[in-house]
This record gives sequence, C-alpha cells and structure tokens, in this order.
Amino acid sequence: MTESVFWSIGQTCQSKGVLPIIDRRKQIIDAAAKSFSMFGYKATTMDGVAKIANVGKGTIYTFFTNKEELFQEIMNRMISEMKRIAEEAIDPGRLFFDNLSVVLEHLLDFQEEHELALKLSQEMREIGTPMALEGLQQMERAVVGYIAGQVTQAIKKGEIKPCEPEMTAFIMLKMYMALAVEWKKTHQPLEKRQVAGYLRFYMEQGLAPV
Amino acid sequence: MTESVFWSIGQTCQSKGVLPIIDRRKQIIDAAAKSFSMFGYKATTMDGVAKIANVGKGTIYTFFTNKEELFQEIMNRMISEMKRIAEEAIDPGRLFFDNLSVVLEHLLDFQEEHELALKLSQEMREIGTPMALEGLQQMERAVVGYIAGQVTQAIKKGEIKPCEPEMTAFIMLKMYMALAVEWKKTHQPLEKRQVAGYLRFYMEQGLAPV
Amino acid sequence: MTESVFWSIGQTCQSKGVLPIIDRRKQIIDAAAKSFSMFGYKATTMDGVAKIANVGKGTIYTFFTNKEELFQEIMNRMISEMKRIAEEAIDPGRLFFDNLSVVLEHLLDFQEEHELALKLSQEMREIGTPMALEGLQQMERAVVGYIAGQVTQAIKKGEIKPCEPEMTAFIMLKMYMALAVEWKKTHQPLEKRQVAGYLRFYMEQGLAPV
Amino acid sequence: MTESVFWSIGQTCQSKGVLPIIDRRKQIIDAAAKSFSMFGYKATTMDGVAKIANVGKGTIYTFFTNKEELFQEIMNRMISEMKRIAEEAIDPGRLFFDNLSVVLEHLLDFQEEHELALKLSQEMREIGTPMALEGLQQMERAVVGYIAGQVTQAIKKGEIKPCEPEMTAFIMLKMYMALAVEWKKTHQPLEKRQVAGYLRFYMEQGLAPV
DNA sequence: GATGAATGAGACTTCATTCAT
DNA sequence: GATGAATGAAGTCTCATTCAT
Repeated sequence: MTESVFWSIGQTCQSKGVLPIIDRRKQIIDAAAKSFSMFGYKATTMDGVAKIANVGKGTIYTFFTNKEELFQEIMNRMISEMKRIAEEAIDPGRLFFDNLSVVLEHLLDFQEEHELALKLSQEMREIGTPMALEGLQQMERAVVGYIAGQVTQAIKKGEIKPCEPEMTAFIMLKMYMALAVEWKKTHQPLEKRQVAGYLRFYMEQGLAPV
Repeated sequence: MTESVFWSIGQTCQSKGVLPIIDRRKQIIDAAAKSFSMFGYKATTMDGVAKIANVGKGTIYTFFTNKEELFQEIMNRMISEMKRIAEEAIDPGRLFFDNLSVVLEHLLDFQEEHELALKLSQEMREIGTPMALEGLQQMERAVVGYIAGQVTQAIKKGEIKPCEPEMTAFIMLKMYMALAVEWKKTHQPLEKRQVAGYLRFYMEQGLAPV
Repeated sequence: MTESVFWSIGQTCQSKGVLPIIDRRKQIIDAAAKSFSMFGYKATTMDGVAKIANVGKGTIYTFFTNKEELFQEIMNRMISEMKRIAEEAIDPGRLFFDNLSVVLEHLLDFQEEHELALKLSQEMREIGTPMALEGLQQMERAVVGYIAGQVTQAIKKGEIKPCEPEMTAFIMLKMYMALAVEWKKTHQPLEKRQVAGYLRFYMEQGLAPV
Repeated sequence: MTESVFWSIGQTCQSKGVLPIIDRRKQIIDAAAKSFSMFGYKATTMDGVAKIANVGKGTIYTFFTNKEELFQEIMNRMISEMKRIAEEAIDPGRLFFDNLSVVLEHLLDFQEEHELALKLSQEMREIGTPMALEGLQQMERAVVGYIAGQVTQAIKKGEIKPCEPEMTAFIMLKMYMALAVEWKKTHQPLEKRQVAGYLRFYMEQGLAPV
C-alpha cells in the first residue's frame, strides 16, 4: 500500500486509465455495440447489455432514455468515426484508386465496429419509427456521399472513366462490404491487402479479356 | 355423433365444391413468405401469418413444428426456385455476359420473392440456433456455386479474363443485390434493363479510362 | 360419450350455467372489481388480477387491451347497474324521502360493488389520461343528476323546502356514502335500515332543537 | 463527540449566517406534503420530493427510514395542526353552530394542506401495511373525536337536539369535506362563507318544509 | 452529514406454443 | 384435422433504496 505511493505520483493519470474509475457510460456503449453487432436490434435485450457491461439493468437508463436512444448513440458514434478515418486517410496528391486503398485499409482496422454498422444498416425493418429508420440511412448516405465526392474529382482528373458518381460510390461501398464483411461469413477471411487488391481488380479493370 | 355422418356426406362434397378446400399448407407458406418478406423474422408473428393465410393459428402447427421450421421451408423453396430459373435461362450458345443478363432479367421477374430471400439472408443474427444460420447460408452458397460454374466455363472459352470463379460469382451476386434491391431503399428504383446494364458496365469494362 | 346424449338434451343449457364452461371474461371482471376495490388502481397488478381470477396473465389481454381498458369496463358496468337500480326503485306515488329510502336500500344490496365505485371515483389522480378521469367523473355526475331530478320534483310537490337541487343531490350522495361505506372503516357497520334512518334524521329534520 | 461541541458553536452560527443551513428536514417535509397532495402516495416519487426540496435523494433517507415513514410524518403534522386550529377557534361563550362556522373558516384558510390530508385519508388502499392504514385512520378519529366533544356539550346546553355525538361529528366532517374539497372537482369552487352557510343550511334546519 | 450513481425487484405487455373442443 | 382461447416466459422500463465518495 505504502510503496505504491512512491511511484503513483507519475502514474496517477495512468492509473485512472487502468481501471479504478470505471466509466460506466463507456462500458454500456461498448457492451451495446457488441450485442447489437452480434444479435441485431430486436434480439438485443437490455438485460443482456447490462450483463455484458457488468452493470445493473437500471444503470443503462440513467444514461439513455430507452433502447432506441442507446441504439442511436451507437450509430452516431460510428458515422463520426468513419468520416474521421476517411478524411484523415485521403491525400489529394495521390491517385484515386490509391487513396481508396488507403482509406479502406484504415477502415479495415476498425473492421469489427464497422461490421456492426453495416449489419445494422440492413436491419432497418426492425426499428419501428421512421425517425430511427432515417437515422440509420443517414449513415450510408454520409459514407456514399463522401466517396461520391472523391469519384467526381477522379473523373475530372481523368483518373477514371466518366460515370455516375453517386452510383459508383454506392457500388464501391457495397463491394467493399461484400469483400471485407460478408465474404468471411462463408469463406476464409481476407487480409486487408487482399480486400484492397480484389476491389481494385474488379472495379478498375473489369473482367473483359485484354 | 353417428347420425351426423349420414347428412354430412352431402355437405362435405358440397363444401369442397364451394371452397375447393384450398391447400392449407400452401396458404400458410404464401402468407409466411409475404410476412417474412415485409417485416423480417422477429417482427413476423404466427398470429399475423394465420390471419393472412386465413387459417386458424393452430393449423400452422399441424404443418410446421415451430416458427423456425416454417421459416426454413420458405428458404428452401426459394433456393429451389432460384436454381430452376437460372437453369432455364442459361443457353450454352450465348456469351457469358449475355447469359448473365438473361438470368438476371428472369430473376428480376420474381424480384419480390427474391427480395425476401436476400433480406432474410442478412437477418441471420435474428435466429438463434447455428442450424438455422447454416440453413440460411446454404441458399447463398447454392446460387454462388451455380454462377461460379458459369464463370469457370466463361474463362475456359476466353470470354472473360482469368479470375477466381468463386469470388467472382460472389461479387456478381452482391453487386446484383446492391443494384436490384438495396439501391432503391435510398434512391429511385432501377428498371430491369438498367440493372443489367450497370452490372455489365461495372463488371465487364471497369473504371479505368480507355 | 353416447349416453350423455340421452340426458344432455334437457341439461345442455343448465350444465353450461353450472360450471363446466367457465366464463373467463366474467372471472376476470369479478377479480378486477375486487382488486380495484381493495387496492385501488395503481396498487392493482395484472398479475394479481390473473391470480384472483385463476387465469393466466395473458388471458386478461385477450379480453381487454390494457389495464386502463379493464378499469373502464368495471366503471361502466357500475354506472349502468346503479342507474338501473335507482330507476327500478322509484315509485312516483311515494313521498320523496320514502323513495330515497327505498332506492338506498336497493343500492345497499350491492354495497360491495358500490364501495368500489365510490372509492375509485376518489382516486382520479392515479389515472393519467384526462379521458379516464372524465370517465370516472361521469359516474358521479350520472348519479347526482338523477337524484337532482327527484329533488326538483319533490320541491315542486312541496315535499321538501326550496333548495339548490344539484347541490342537495350531491350532499345526499356524499352523506349516503359516508354512512354506508366510510363509517364502517372505523366503526361497527350499519344495517340497511339504520343507514336510511340516519340519512333521513340528518337531512329531513336537521339538528335545531324543536 | 465532546470537542465538536466547542467549535461547533461558532461554526453553526456562521454557517447559518451564510446559507441559513436551511432546515433540510423541513424542506423535505414541505416538499413531500406538496407532492403527496398533488399526486397521491403511489405517484409521489422520492426523486420528485428530493427535487422539490432541493436536496439530494439520499438526504431524505437520513431523516426518514423509508417512503412510508415520511408519509406518516406528514400525516402526524397535519393532525396536530388541525387540532390546534380547532382549539384556538373555539369560544365556549358562542353558540355551537357559530363556533362550527368559525372553526371551519379557520380550517379553510389552510385548505390546501387539508385537502392533502383529506385526499390521503382516502387513499389508504395504496399503502400496504395495516400499520400505515391504522396511522391514517387515527387522523380522522382525532378530528371526529374533537368535534364529538363539542357536539356533546351543545346537546347538554340544548343548542342542538339529542343525537349520537360520534356519528353526528362524523357526518359533519364528511359534509364539510364534500362542500370544501370534493364539490369543486366537478363544479365551481365555493367561497369560505358559502361552505359555512351551506353546512348550516343542511345540518341545522333540514329539508322538511316549514 | 450530504449526495446521486447504481441497483434490481416488480410492473405492464407481447407472442410462440399448447390443448380442449 | 382444424381451431383459437389460454398460457407464461421474456422483454422494456420505473423507482425505492443503498453506498462509495
């Protein structure tokens, strides 16, 4: 006990990070993200989240009004983070497909969380209110819109052939999801490099023989 | 009890003539397909299915042990039909991408039912048992496997450049879903021709400038 | 099975009345009336009602949408019955106070149920929606309005001295409640005759010395 | 323990000067009285009381073991105050009905608090334990007993005709409640004078025509 | 002593499944 | 065999009470 005082001076900050001051809000958000990701919206129970978060059931309700609000929080976090990652990874000096590869590599570092976002965005039926539905779709829109902007610039620079930017961005996102998330449901997971490689293979050159 | 048999003969026939004693099993399957398609697995209630099918709730349980088995039946039917449609549409004399377009056009004629299949295949989280999950995935495997076979042949004939048939088939299916089903969640739906056209645009030629 | 047919002809109706065909709706209404009466609205639980009624919890919801609707049913029944009793008991040929006594005697035969109504009418705070509140007050209004009509006629006939009929009716109802229901909470219950007698004593002659 | 007395003298005064160290107990009691009065027993939450009292929720539990005990305190205070008011208002030299009017006028000055008492005394069902029930009834007993004493003396003096004092007092209290509290639930509220006037009208002379 | 974040028992309600008719 | 009334497990949310700070 006493000796801990000696080195604790420098460690105070760190020790806070270690454990003693448990951040229940974070615990809950992490647990909810995990549960929503694994079981979806309906099949996720507040009891379950509480158990995973290792908190009392009522504790969740001190931070979030109800299940839907908790869900919204998870979604919003995801959108923000995805935007941030994408923005940080883009380098205007690089070629389009190179930028795309870099962004994807970065995104894949957070693959698990994204998997949640992607899965959830497909479960819109489960959430009753149009507002919630709207909230979910906005995530996809945000990402697609961002990629579409990059596509437009790439067309202008002549890096890719003329095409509808919005749909091209949509197709890219879906293909990315397919390779990074859905493929491994039934096959061996792909390395980050492989995902980027395949995406480029299919989208850049096409299947027509040379 | 006994006397009722005497006059019931005439009534039975008559009632059969009037109300062809519609095949209750089919009624239930159709109703379930519609409900699962519209609301998803969890949000579909046995009460609702019974009401749509115009049968008693208990009747469902004379044909299917439980909700999950009913769901499985729907999935199996869908796989079979998709295979049949694909086989009927293929003409070995045609070019690969032409065959692909034809198959897709046919599949799109049943778009609504497929939408169900596609949606449901993404709702696997909702179903607890690994068995059910397995059952769902087998549908995708069946379709992907079929397309992969076509891809292999197309490579041999030199119609498309060498590539991994399995993954190429997987990518094709996902892109098809994206264009035919998911796109319209947030945008104007595409005509059958448009879906085929875009699929070819992105997969055949790629985005690299000429 | 077969022999039952012989005697069942005459007994069918009766046997239904005896027991075998348990009327669950009535069971539930009776149980709810008892529970609401004893514990009030909030403190009455659906679990409790189910237990008293000896039915499953879910059964209640096959007859009533929710707790509030169940409550409304009880209230409506009470209003109807009170009106019916009052109307049956009035004889235009009798003197006012004699009619009052008769009506009260009849009402007292259903004392227990009325106790419920009276108690509940005082628990309006517990029920959230203004509609429910309105529904409760309408019961008192109905009874007071009815008595007020009788009072007006009695004044015209010169049987009682001029007074405001509405308030007089209100006072009479409250005094009746006080004697028949509330008195016994803290004292020996009164006989029907006694209630009628005291009501007449206080309301007819007053306390001024002769 | 002892030393705290020494310095506490100076501190107490000082701290009282700064933030009069408002008497937290009183704050809580006032808040609880208000909430119980407005919402009833069940619908009053400890959170709500704490908020109204402007203290921490836990602070309530340093003064009262639980919700029921807090409730009891409110009731006891009310009984005492009602007794005090009644005793102060009685003048042995006045006639009975005049005394009654004066007492009522005084009581009506505290109408709001009394309303609480009266309402609560009717919500006994809400409180589970027989002890609490007992505690509530004692309030009514106290008031009725007090009036009964006055009635007895009035009979002796020949101011009112012979009658059972206990029941007469009971009827008077109920009629007072009816006029002062319950009438305004469904009608225009009465002035203090009117309440006294009507009470005298009905109880003194009765409805028999002259 | 004061505080309020944390807790979990318990309330209402839904719905898959059973079983008597 | 067909039916749907009946059931109770399970889900969401509230709130009295505790306890570490």
